[in-house]
Amino acid sequence: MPELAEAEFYRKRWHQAAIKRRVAAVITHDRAQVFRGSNPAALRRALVGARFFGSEAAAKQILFRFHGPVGWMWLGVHLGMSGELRVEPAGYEPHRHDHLVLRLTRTTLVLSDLRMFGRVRFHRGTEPPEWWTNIAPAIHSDAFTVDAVASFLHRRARAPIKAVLLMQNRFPGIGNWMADEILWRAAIQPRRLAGSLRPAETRALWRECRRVARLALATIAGRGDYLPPDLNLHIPRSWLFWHRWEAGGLCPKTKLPLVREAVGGRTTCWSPARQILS
DNA sequence: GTATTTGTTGTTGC
DNA sequence: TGCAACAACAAATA
Repeated sequence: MPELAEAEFYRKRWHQAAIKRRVAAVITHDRAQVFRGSNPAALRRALVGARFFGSEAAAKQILFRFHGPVGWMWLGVHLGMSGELRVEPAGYEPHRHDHLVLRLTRTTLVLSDLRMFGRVRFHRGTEPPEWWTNIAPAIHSDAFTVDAVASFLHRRARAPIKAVLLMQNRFPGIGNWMADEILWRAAIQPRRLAGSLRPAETRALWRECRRVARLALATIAGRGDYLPPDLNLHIPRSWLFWHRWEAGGLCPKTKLPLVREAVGGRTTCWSPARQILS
């Protein structure tokens, strides 16, 4: 599930349940692939007795900050294709796909991931780790300029624009559905080669990246302290989002049929009446 | 049994 | 060398 706004949704869900709370116990599914490259036993030892001191989301990743008997530590979560963060009652019994469970006094934080393309990272120290600080500048930041997009498209000139939008080192947090949403709004055909976009199209792409990122954050992750009860609950029907998987789905703008084909190795949905290959 | 899935990485080949 | 394409990872569902 998790792209940009979903990562923020899940971050906020754990944050609101756990801020300033102490971790009483940690359960890990040690052989789960989500721990590849990290040491779940060391993570358990360090987190027990630690207090939840804050969190951030960037791109598709989430960083939780703790302080405990061993000092400051950072828990990084990438939710992959099917990961989610839940809040369950105290005494919750972990299920098969619950790979990391933090027991607080009144609640239980659960990371579950069916397909295990997600990843849990752990770092001890006063400064955030490089796997966090190396994430590309956010789409809504000042560093995400139209010139930066244009030069990236120039370097990836022979790849379909759809595939380029999925590259995290320039478009952090954009995933399959956001990429389709952006191209549909910008009226650009997903198979167009990145190097073939005219300046006005590059500008439209840049603008819709920022707009979709901002709107997705507002509707999926809420504003201020507000956390929507369900993921995607507030996404308007006028978005491509709701129609892209429907059999016989129609373009919300033209009311003409949508098309689904693999582009850049991913299933891609677009509106041929609106997104013309030229 | 086959094909599908909102992601990333390593390998291959141009 | 740089870049593009693709398989692989894993598990459930249609």
